[in-house]
Amino acid sequence: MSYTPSEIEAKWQKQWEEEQAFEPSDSHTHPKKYILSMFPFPSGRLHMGHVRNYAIGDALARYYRKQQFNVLHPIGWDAFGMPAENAAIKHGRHPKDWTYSNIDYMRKELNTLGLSFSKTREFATCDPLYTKHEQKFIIEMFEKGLLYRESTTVNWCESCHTVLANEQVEEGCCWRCDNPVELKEMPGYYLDIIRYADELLEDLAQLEGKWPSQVITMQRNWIGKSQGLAFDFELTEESKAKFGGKFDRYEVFTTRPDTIYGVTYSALAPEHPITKYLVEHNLLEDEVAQKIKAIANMSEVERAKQDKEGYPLGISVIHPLTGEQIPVWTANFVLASYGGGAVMAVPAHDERDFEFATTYNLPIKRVIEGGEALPYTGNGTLIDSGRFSCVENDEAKTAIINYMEEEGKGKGTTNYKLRNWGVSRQRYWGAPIPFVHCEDCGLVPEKFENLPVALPDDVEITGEGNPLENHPTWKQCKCPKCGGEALRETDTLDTFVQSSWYQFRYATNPKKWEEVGIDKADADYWLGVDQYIGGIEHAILHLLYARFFTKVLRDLGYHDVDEPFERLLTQGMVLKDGAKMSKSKGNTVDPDALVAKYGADTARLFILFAAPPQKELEWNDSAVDGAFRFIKKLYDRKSKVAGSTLPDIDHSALGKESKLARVKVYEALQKSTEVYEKSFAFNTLIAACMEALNALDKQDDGDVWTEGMYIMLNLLEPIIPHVATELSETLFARENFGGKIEVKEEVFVQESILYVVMIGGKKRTQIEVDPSASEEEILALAKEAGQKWLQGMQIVKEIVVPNKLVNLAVKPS
RNA sequence: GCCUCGGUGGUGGAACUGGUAGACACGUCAGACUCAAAAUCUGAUGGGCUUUGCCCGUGCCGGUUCGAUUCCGGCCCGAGGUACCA
Repeated sequence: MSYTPSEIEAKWQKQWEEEQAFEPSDSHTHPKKYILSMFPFPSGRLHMGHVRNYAIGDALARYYRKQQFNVLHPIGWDAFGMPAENAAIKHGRHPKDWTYSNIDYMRKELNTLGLSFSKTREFATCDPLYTKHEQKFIIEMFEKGLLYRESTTVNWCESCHTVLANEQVEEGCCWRCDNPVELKEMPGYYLDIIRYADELLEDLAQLEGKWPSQVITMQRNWIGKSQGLAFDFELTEESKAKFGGKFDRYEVFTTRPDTIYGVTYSALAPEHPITKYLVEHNLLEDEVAQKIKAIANMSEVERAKQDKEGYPLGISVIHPLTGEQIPVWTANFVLASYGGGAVMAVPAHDERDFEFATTYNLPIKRVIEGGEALPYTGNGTLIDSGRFSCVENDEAKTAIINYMEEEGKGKGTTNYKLRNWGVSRQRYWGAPIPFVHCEDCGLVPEKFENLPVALPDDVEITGEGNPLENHPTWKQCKCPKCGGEALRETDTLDTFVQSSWYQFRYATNPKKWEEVGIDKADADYWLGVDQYIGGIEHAILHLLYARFFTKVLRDLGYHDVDEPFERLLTQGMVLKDGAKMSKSKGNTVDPDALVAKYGADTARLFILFAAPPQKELEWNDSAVDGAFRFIKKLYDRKSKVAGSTLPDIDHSALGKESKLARVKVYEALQKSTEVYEKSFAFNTLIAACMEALNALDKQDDGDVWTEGMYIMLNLLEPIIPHVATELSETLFARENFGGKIEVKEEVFVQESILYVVMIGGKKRTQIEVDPSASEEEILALAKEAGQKWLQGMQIVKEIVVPNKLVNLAVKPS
């Protein structure tokens, strides 16, 4: 019978479904593996990136299940978000309806791929039951002071009509729609991720070697910890007078306290309170005030593109160490959002300060020796630095901080680039932020027993404004505290909040889902995720937020896990014609069509064979044919199998070709452990199996065939589960799936060993050597075989690499 | 600019801690089967040459070594991240 994937795949998918074959055991004592591919957004259809993601995860889940581990391999839906609302605007469909029907369709698509997901743990993050527990966490975070509401300057995307977190701004544009982001002052909810910045940074060390190094580096840079000195510049008496007592000093931060004697001016952000005061109280020339306002209206990205620009503010400060008067400027390169929006400027040793000083003819004072030209930002000895002259600048950093602290003039301080996570979105299709605004009580969390604060179904989604805000009655409510009239918060949570804790939700036994968000015993047993698989685009966003949430939930007592994802694999993109597959480019390959034509096994085999999982994968239609051919051939060779169990084979009695076939089979077996547990180079394992099958084909020993198929089907089951299970069932009653198969070392023992003979570093010939031969004997054989290249040569060195080669270094005699 | 990763045949990619570069597959070419085609099978396939064999060859230049795709130094190119963070 020839290979008919449609029949075989339907048969096994049905059987797995009936057997509930992939449900984890409730036991907490059995060794476990938690294999997780990032859950999909229910966009409507699966794409090849999904297929790749789940093929990798499924291979690992199936491998560990076969090694008798208790395996959790769940799937769910990251179901809130803008596209659902966009669909509502475009096609008039309700986001809920759009989302859940997409889920139904995509679930079917996943089923046809034969993925071994737990069915009982599936959920969508828009399920009210999920929202209920999430809202409880949010309230608990509020009570711990981790969540707060504040009005500040935010990133605003006009096209999405919502606020964006810092992490969601890419090169000044919205991560979702690519519109330029504007700055806007408005109230919002923030999670104090900076409180965890140090732990998030330090714990990266335990992920070393288990996460891709570039992801670790990206997170480290994003957190951006820097240590330095914070100190106050006191205004001169004359300057103080201008502010009517409102300001007499301001704080600056520097990572280069060693250059403090080189300060020749100070610069404030246009948004700095002092700058603002001067502008608003008409203490500057009209023209200057206008220019400052113009800068303030520019986004940070726009400013970065401009030349250095600034204006003197007509005030001065006193240098804390020299007592000199220092002029104060406002400048477009000083960021309001970092280090207090004020800097000390040292043009001699800072590129920006230098550029600015050159533009405006401000003095430049060198205080560190080294380099010829200024600015010089390297190390060296301090000069012209009072009591610190002649000190190396590295030492001077701490010495100056210590001195400033002793004198009560400043203190050592840590700053982070990381900003607190703004989690409120002015959108409908999200989890409502469970707070109420009461005139008497202020901001009040909803009572736990009233959760979830559910979304109203009857909304009008037009794309104009926030549908919850516009709803006629939804926001009218009673204050949970005083019972008076109050207004419900209409902002919803960022969707990244849902994906920050879903790994704990899967781990929680579904029987407890109603009652608890996370079950502690379940979480402590299953987490961290042993292998997490997903796209590198989440290197900062999702992976940082999920790490943060894990630590917060730990501190709220929900579990004892420090890091959610023990090991991380970032898969490469699927490309066609050198570009990322996308509808707009018209270069997509539809997974459904592929499965219909070749079957799921071929799709999975091709995807894992075409490239190592970390790399980009270039689509190739004829290589898909090749994958199909291999499966067909494998299926066809079932007729060669002579027995129904692993045979005992007398290796020495076999012919040369059969011996070689066994070597190839056992080499593949040996390789499999490393591939499934460490390198994930499925392409090399598949290649090893192809070599084994090619070698088996060159001989005709029934037992060798039996052994070969027995082993190969075991190795390939995680990759091509349907056909491997079908063949194993008919040939071996699936006995070959019973556990780890032992490597028979005697197969690798050779009667003679091939040595390459190199002369002068070049491969010349080869010799067959008895395994028991001594080094002298090997060398003698090599010299004899290489005689013609040794003519007129003198051997200067002899190297024998055991079981590999002989190298004779020569020179003309 | 800075950080990270990468650069191997016509293509995707192999090569363990330095030890026969190009496994496996795709493509191409030739052949077998066929009236023909498809499917299948067999063989060849890094480049060059004066082809029993020799020379060159893993982005470029240099170094260490008996021996370098692998280690070191300098450069070129590509991808990703980040971007006035004081």
